[in-house]
Amino acid sequence: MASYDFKTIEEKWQKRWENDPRLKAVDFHPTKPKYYVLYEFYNISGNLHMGHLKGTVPADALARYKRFKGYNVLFPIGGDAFGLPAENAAIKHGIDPHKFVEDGMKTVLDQSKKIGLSFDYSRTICTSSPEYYKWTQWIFLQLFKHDKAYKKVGKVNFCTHCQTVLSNEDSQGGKCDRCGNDVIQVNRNVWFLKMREYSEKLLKNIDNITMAENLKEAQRNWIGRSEGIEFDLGLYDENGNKKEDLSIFTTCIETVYGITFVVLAPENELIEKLSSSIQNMDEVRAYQEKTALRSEFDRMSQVKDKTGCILKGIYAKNPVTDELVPVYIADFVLNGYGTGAVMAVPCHDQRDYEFAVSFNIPMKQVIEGDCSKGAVEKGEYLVSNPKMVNSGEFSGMDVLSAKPKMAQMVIDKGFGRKIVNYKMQDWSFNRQRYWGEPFPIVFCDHCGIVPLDESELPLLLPPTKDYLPNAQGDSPLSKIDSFVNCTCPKCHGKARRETDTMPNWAGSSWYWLRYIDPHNDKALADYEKLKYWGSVDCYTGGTEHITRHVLYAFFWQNFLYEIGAVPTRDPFVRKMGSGLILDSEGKKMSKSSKNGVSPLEVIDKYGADVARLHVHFLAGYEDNCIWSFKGIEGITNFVDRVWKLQDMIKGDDVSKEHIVELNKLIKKTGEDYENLKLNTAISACMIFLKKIKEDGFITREELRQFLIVLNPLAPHITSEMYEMVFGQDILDQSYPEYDESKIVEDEISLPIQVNGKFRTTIKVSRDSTQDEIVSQIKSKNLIELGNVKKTIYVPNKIINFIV
RNA sequence: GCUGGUGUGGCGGAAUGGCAGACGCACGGGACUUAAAAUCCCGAGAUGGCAACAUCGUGUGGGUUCGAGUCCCACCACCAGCACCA
Repeated sequence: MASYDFKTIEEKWQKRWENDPRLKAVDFHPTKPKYYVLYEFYNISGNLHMGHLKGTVPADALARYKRFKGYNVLFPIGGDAFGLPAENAAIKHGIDPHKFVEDGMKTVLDQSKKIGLSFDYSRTICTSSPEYYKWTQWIFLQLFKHDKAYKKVGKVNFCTHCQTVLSNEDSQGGKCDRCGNDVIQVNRNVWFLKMREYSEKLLKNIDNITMAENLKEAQRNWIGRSEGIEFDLGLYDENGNKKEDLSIFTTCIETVYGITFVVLAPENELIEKLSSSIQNMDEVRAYQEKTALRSEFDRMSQVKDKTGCILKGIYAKNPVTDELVPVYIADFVLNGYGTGAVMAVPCHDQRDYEFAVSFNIPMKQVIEGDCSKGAVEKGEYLVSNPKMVNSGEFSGMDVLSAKPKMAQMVIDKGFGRKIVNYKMQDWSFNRQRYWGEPFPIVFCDHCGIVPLDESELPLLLPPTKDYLPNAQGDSPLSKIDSFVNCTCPKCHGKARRETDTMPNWAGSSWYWLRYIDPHNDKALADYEKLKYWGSVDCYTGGTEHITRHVLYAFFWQNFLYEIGAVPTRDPFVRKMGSGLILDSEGKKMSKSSKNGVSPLEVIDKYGADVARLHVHFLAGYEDNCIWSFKGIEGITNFVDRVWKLQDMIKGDDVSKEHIVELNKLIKKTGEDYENLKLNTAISACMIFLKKIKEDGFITREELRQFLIVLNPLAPHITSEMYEMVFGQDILDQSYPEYDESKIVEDEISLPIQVNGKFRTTIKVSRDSTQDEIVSQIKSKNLIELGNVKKTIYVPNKIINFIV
């Protein structure tokens, strides 16, 4: 037997798989059930790194397993190509981004093939190709037509380095997701998508999907649902004249009697309206200017001393007590959340307490507890449930029963209502960058904002050599007159195009739908095909996009469902977040930190099968692991032993020596592939191999089944051996069935406990009765039992004597 | 601070409430070899003992149970998300 020449053999199979129809998905397959496996498509930036193996290989193993199980599997791949990497290459090295993407796509697809990934390469898509972005633009047009997209001047995140507006999702932690610099807040004319309107639907998507709890919690956190009461209080001037209405959102209506002041966000528009009644407008303006300079992140994250400014001459009337209390502005109140104003109850909110101390404002306790050193907050009183005080008719009640009654009271009196608030904001959707989808929108002096007709799509991104925004921060497209100047689709007068482009998250917000029908030029995908393939059954990929891409995906799929473009609301049935591969210092492997180990290096040295096995033997799919070559010998050894099995064949059918182990193996690996638990699947294969080695032989049928079981993990070597030994292609085989009754052994080793402590084991035949076992123990004189008070016998599990 | 998750040998990691440490790495011993590498076999949680065996042992402290790594309560540590959200 020649030794295993992985280079030649792996290449041979990779060539064969490239165009193998058996690896391609079949629309409307007459007999096979469908299964859709998705891996988060590649961000086109250069070479793949080991981290990619963490997500792609389990998906590939699942796809191969499901094909064996008789499913019609859709397992596609593509490139997320708009955005930073191509644009930076253009700016820094003058590389045409189209060319960069073309080369980048080729690279990642070639490398995928070298890993042995069985994608259906005939369905490959790329978000920056006009055939694709035509439909991204089409979706935007639908959003616009259905009043889900609007343009508004507002405070938005802006990165001075990248010269572009960013969404909240793109500036998590106050850092630009593109370059890592601090984000500032600027006023801009910005496109927003009404994502907030979809909050409840997104929460429903989260309930429906199968996903790790911590990831679901991160998403719920991001949406930030909060139930409470909104109620009206009036703003009055010094002479008791009502000037304006003001609403306040609170989750703690039980503290309403304890309001001693009210705080508005510095940007609250009521301040201008009240300016004639505010006696210290100079101070107020100075404070507004001061806070405007601080970034929102700075304002929110650094809990320093409370700053603020009183609105002299303005009072708010508490509608429950009719008391007049002073009004302040302070930067801890955010204009974008609730009504941009809060009621302050210093005794029962630590933040209000600190503000009251700084500004010497009186406090009023309305719930029992010690407020001398700080607030008694809801986290405390809702648990200990003390009595209400100083709260009119509610005094003396316990908090938990008073709370709903007080809510009902403000509703009944007509000035309050139940409200749900969300932290999640609308999605700011434009970027002042070149490399993105142009908006299919024109601005006409007569007609205003006018959408292009669908027949005009795609609106092509015009070629240029100048990839930088202008001095005012306008998109590079604004410098291209032939693009900007156009005629209005409505009145045919002169008009100007929108020159911003869409964020790179646009193309990724619907790409799984396009795989279903990648070449359709009549629709984003054929409705019947969408119905056939349905939701993605298993979606693998990193966890870093969980509060961004995945939420956007929920949002767009809901919208497309509502306009009848797709048949389901839930894009994904199951989302598996893969762990990271870290370098030896525990840092994430990535292109930007230049610590990536190339899978090609590993494949070159050890082969693709070994690389696949090693990465997944290091840790579970969802766990992070530190990359190391340490231990890879264990895997090469395993692969070599598999290869040598061909010299150990003796007999044809499954032998009685191996029937139990083989059935166990089939059962275990099947479950593990379903759950992407590749590490224990590998271990199960090793255990079986150990048994074979011990006995010194394997029968033909055993080898046949073993090769199929191992194939999803190590497709090359198993395909080769299958062909050599059986003269057939393993792709035509089906996964072996296991027989539960074969797994149970006739003779078992039963643990014996005395007083719950393990003593020894006894060999007994299966399903022995308690009496049989006790008499066997006695006859063999295994242990001294003494005075047995009670015996617990769990058949085939354990026997426990209490003495 | 809030929320979620995780704590198991020298290391990576296994264990539907029933023999903890599967599988692998590293380690020790042996076989083969002039020798080494490779390969093969054996050993191995800790402590005591020549050994049979005994005691302890899954972050800490309690509890439920005949029996707890697993379930419950409290605490500690680490990781992640959110963070002055009214």
